[in-house]
Amino acid sequence: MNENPRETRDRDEPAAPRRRTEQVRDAVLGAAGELMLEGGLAAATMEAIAARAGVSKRTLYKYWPSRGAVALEGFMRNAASSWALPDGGSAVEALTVLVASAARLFAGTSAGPLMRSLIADAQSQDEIATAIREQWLRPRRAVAADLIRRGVAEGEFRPDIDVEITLDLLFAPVYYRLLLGHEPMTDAFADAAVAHLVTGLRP
Amino acid sequence: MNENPRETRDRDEPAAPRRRTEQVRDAVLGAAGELMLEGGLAAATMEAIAARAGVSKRTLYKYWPSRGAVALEGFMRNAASSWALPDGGSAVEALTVLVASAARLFAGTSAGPLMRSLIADAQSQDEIATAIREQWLRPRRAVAADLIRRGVAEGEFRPDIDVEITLDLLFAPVYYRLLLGHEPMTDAFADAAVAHLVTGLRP
Amino acid sequence: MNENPRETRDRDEPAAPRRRTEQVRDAVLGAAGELMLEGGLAAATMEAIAARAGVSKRTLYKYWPSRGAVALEGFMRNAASSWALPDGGSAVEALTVLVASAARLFAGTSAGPLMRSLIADAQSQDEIATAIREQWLRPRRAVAADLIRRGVAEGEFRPDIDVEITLDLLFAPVYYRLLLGHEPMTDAFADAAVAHLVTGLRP
Amino acid sequence: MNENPRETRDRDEPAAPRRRTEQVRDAVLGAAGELMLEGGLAAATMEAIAARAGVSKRTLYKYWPSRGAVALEGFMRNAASSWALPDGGSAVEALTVLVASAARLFAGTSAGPLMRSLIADAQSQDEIATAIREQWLRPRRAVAADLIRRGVAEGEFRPDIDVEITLDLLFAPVYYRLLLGHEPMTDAFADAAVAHLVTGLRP
DNA sequence: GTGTAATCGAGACGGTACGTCTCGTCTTCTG
DNA sequence: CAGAAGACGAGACGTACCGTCTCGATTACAC
Repeated sequence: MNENPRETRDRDEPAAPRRRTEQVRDAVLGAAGELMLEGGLAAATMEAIAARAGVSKRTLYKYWPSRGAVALEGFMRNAASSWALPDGGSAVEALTVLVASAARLFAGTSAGPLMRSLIADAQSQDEIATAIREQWLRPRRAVAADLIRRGVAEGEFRPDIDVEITLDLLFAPVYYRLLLGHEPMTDAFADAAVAHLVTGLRP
Repeated sequence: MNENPRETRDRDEPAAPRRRTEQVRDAVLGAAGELMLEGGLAAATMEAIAARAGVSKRTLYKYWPSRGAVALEGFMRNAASSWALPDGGSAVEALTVLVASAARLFAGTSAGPLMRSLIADAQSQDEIATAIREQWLRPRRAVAADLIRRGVAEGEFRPDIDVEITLDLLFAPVYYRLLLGHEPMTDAFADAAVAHLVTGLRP
Repeated sequence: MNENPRETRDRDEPAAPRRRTEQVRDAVLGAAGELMLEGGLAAATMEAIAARAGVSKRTLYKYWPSRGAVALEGFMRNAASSWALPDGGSAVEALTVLVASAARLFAGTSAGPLMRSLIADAQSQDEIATAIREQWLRPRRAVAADLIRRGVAEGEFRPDIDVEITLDLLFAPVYYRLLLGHEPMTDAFADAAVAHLVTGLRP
Repeated sequence: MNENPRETRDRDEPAAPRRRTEQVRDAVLGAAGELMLEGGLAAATMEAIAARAGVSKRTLYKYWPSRGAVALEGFMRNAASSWALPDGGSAVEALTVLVASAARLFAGTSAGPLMRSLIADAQSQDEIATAIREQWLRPRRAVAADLIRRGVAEGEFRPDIDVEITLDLLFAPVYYRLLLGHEPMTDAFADAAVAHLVTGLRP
């Protein structure tokens, strides 16, 4: 009973609601990113986003409960492509790539401002904080934790290291520079940070 | 010159200008801290601070240009007592104390929320960002940098380490946990983090 | 079964539009009346009418351009039955019946609220104002004017009266009480008002 | 002149708060009147009034809970001067002046639109309806009722007339024409209406 | 019956205005 | 005259309803 010309998706398409919805989401997320780049994070008010995206505020609030939620989805969309971790190579190499790709992501056009906005809002809105932890931090930390454990198992790392603390040591510098801005965010910085950490400070 | 620059009026000033200034500052900073502890950072509006402190908004804006400035001074006052770094001992010990005292400060009653508010506001207000860097980060990083350089000179650390990056690696984990909140902020965490960093991950 | 006078299209009409039309109109007008009785005039939004009537807003706007238009038709439907003016009797009697029937109509369940909504909307929408005047006021005033002129011709009324002003004097009290609500709308009021007017105030 | 320039009211002025308050009220009421004259009643939104008056919406809502409240006060201010009823003369003359002055008021620049807006809003907001009745209708009806009773006592009117109904008959035509707009509002109309009513229709 | 063409429900959408909130400036009055 | 009180302009917030629109499901008639 699929002779119906209006509906052709046969086997793998989920449901394809995407009427105008997807266009709206794109316009909103694009507008939010632009505004943050242009006028700082403070310029990305819900009102300005709606105006820039040519979208009504009502529609905005239908999909996202707050500015932070817009930033979260915008960031996620930007970040989606940054999941290239090399399957081959040593644990150290893989971790270096992981941290460097985060640094590169934040240094890129919109993801940096979006994440800064996100973490700023997370300080006063618990839902945002939880969302960042659950949707962004946890999966990446899980991947890195596996790499660390693999490194331990293969003798690449010392067996007595604390995985959680090592994760913090790995990723923290990137967020530290992102949020405090005392030094620029570069790939070289990420590489050197991981190298220092792996080697330690002792002679 | 006057040994006490704050108070010069000797005989004829009608009603003591310096009068309540200090009380006002105390009341405001206390109120700001309380509000942040009670209702989250979002509760500490300038209006609420003024009301709680029994101070007019006019007076508030006379001394502090923004909410971030109040938080900055409040934080500085809380942090003033946390400058106990032991002159004796090895560089590693001193750095451990330094990082652990930062962790303890943030875990204490108001300094944590104040710093979180501060960094959140710094994302959209450059003056706040600059103030944090100049008044808070720089002096502490300078002290730590001296310790690191001393450790290198005395052979405690490898001679080829990058001081700036090492500073980031040292302090970043504390801010990372403060702002992301994925794990609690404890002294043990600070100690372990420095220990891991110093020793490195390799066997 | 095509004796139905509402549907005569013989050869070229495309596809029988009349289908549910009449049911829709009934449902909408009924819903509008109910909503006005229940939640005051403010409750009868186009959205609420559509929801209550189980009709889409699209359909609503197909038949009526505005809330006022719905109210107008609803009122007209309610008012259709109130055109019983006695052919026999004196002019005074006939006018009394005419005014009293208006009062009774407005005192009935939905016609009062509908007319109040209508006149309220007429203050800011000219089409509504015009529609009330043309479709409601004018025919009734024409009938009453005939009665007045007949009364003059037959010596029942003074020959020097101004017909337009007399019409205003006759009908105004009913609308005045309907809209200002300072006193209840009763048949006795209508009767007494006409009686006072006819007799005058002088002894 | 006065040793205290800030305070001159000596014995009978109530309290004179009038800081900037009075300027704000004037600006708002003026803007509301203008907007109603220019763009019809629908143009006088709270937002437009605030913008036109150079007043923030916050201030607007501090003094008036709704658009109707603004209209009420604007109307009252316009109407304040229209209370010239001649103490001398017959009851008929006084009533004629009273009704004619109402007609003249409504025909003047802003009072007409303001009252139309007011009565329109009264249809869906009870507070407005009550306010009109208490603050506008009742006092004027009371004055007119006294005149009617005086006329009865002095033999100018028939002793068996119903005062309430007579009040309705007197004032209703003015509101009827104001709200339905089927004929213009003129002094001559008001005079003729009272004359017809007093004399009656019978020969 | 089956196809064709319309109507209809549902509701997404861009807008406008609502009424509330905080900010940062400014004015008034009191101690 | 410093400071508490708070009025004020500005403008973002989140919500409601408007009137337009697109989508599928339903339905009536033609074939």
